[in-house]
Amino acid sequence: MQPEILIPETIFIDTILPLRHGVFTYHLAENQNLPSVGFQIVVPLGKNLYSGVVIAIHKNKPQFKTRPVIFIPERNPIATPLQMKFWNWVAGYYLCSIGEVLDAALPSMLKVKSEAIVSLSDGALEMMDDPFDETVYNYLNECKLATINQLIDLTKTRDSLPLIYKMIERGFLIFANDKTKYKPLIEKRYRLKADSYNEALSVYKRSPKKLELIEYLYANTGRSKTPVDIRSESGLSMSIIKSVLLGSFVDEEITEISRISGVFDENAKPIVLSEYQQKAFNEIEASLLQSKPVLLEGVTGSGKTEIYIKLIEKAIAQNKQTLYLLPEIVLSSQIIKRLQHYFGDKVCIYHSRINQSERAEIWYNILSGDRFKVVVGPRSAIFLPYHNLGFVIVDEEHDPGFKQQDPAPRYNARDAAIVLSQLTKSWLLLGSATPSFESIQNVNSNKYLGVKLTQRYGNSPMPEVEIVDYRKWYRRHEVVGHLTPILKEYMERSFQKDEQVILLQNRRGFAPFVQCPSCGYIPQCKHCDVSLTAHKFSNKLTCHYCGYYIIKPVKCPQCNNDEFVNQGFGTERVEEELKEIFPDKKIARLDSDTARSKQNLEEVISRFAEGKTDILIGTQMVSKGLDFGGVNLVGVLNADNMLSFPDFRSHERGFQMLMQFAGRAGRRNQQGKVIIQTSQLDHPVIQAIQHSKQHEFVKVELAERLNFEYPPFIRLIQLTVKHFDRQKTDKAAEILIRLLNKSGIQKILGPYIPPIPKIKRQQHSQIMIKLDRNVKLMEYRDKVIQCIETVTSIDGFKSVKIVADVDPY
DNA sequence: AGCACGCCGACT
DNA sequence: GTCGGCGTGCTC
Repeated sequence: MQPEILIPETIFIDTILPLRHGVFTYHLAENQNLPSVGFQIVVPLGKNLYSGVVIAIHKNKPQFKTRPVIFIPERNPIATPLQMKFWNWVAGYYLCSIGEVLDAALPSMLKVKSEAIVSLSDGALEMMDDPFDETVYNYLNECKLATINQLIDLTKTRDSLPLIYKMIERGFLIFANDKTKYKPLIEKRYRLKADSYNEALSVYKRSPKKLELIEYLYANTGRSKTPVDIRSESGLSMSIIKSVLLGSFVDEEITEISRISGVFDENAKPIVLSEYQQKAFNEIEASLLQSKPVLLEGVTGSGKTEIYIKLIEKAIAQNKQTLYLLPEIVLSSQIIKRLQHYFGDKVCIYHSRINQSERAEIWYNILSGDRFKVVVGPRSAIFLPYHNLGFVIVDEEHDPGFKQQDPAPRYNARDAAIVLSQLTKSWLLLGSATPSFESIQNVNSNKYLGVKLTQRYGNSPMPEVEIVDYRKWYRRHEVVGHLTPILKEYMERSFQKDEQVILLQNRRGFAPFVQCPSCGYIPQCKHCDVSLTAHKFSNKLTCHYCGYYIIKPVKCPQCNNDEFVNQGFGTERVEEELKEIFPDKKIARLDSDTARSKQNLEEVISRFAEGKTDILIGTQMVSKGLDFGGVNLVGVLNADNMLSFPDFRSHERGFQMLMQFAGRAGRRNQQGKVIIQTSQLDHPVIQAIQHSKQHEFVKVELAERLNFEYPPFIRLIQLTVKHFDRQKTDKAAEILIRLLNKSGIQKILGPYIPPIPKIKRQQHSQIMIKLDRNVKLMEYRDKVIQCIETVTSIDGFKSVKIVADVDPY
């Protein structure tokens, strides 16, 4: 059976599969239509079927034996040739496979192998020869269509998938022409049939509830209603409603509706830019028209959003799509609402928490439809199938949330978006109140135009920052529940004016660690080199790295002493202390524990926005995007842990965090107040903020980066070596360094043991490669990959994992 | 990702 | 002596 020899010109299809290996080659059977690049096709791999995306079509027979493409769905293409280019770039730059990029890009609904739908072939009855066949036959004879997954569920045999695959090969089953699982959402509306009012009344005369419903429908003659409308407007129960709607007195209307609803506000006031906004707008537009990217530096409240909206209007006028990237979508609801008000259902929000059907709908709409002009989303939105992209906005471009840390691709969406804008010749606009040093450097070197919005809305003054010496008050024993008297007094004053307060403590949980006062024992994670964080409400000690937890022990396991002392403090503890200090105030907490569910998060935010909460305490989440009118005072309980990140970006990060948080204070023409409690009064970040010398600060920091050869002046590749055995890890790292040196890579730091040497039972060692900005990354990329492969192919080192992270953040 | 092949510990 | 643990390598 070697069909590829018999057919003179076999066509081969290179297909991306969502796997580490990436691209696999198949051949096209004679009777199959030729797919194009970007088509989704179903192919066999081992004993499984996968759906992959066609990346190349050619006639070069590979050395290995190819298997045939199984099925080409009708709804195609699924991706654009441009995306293939872009994904290739992401895989190449971030040292991962294109399969991993595909995995990050496609909504899972569009990549499941089981989505393919099969039915019986005409000759199936004659081919049936075992009980398995019979089960499938009987089922499909009844239902006609089934997904492969349904058949697997039905048969429940260990090897059902290969058996089903064989059935397809044998021609017992055929692929039904594509109906993917994704279906448009249907809405059913009802109205009373003309002239049936009196008849209905007499039929239901013994049923007062049903009569009530008929009256309601009669009162709404001419208006069709959904069952949910009816329930909420009439107050009747769903069972009554259902029984009447199923009866013969109503007409049913079925309409296809979108799962994505925009809230277009017809009364939205047209945007009128202030004089300084207009000036900025003109500069930006002029620059973009010359294809020069722009960095818009605007303090919180300076009106960046209006300028974005005006520019988006320009893009729409040219019939172009806009990509609006945000670091964290759930915390940006205000911006999204405003965009929806102006652009209505032309806006599409690509959430991390929206369901798969919506994702599929959005995907296809962006690919082929012209419905969405503005796509708002977090980092994954860069992978959507734009066909007419003309404008890319990266808002809060400094935010570390744009960098994906864990599964590959370890990409920075800001940087990838820059490349995307180049590939599509789109306008590029980066915005931030505290731009990254990378972007500042791009302005300094004239690659970008820098535009500044220095004034706040309606000329409201910048908030006043007060640095409070935490240690001084602590020594005087005047700190109450981590509030210095100064912060406490300002809070009381705010409450007197009926204002709300936001507090920041960048640690979640109750206490970062607990300790036995008698022997000094600190409970540690079993799998990681970190102490366990106490969580009060669950009475657990939890590891924030691997999720391991223990119930808080009653007695010290070392010395049997029967108490543990909480050391340090997190948001939970602050919340509890605040309840004691301000017993009559409503306090809410916002951190990744309380934000776990979307409802909860939205509730916390909306309650605070409505003024139902007096104090909001949270981690850095509270400094992102939230825009509350009633806040004039914000306080940082302990800035110290924001000043000591263990890397070269620590000052930049601390500065950005504190500045972003300070921006939450004082809107609506009032001067806000920012209190920062710290014990590091002389810290350069604190100094810069206290004396509002941010430009000085940036200058000094950039000079240091240049001097010590760090980004943005050079490029970093971080290699992390992981193994269960410390000695193996260290040895592997050592070998790796030697190999890297030998292959001509000059500047290598390490190997060093990171601050947390062991995570999830893996011992870590790190190596940092410094590359000059002007070198071709692709040359070095191959060298680095080769060195990694060499190390992991040595006997005894095969279980060593080496992770490469380009431009670590 | 899934699966097979293969080499070391606890067991009918 | 076998069963099964998961470490390793392969699938076009």
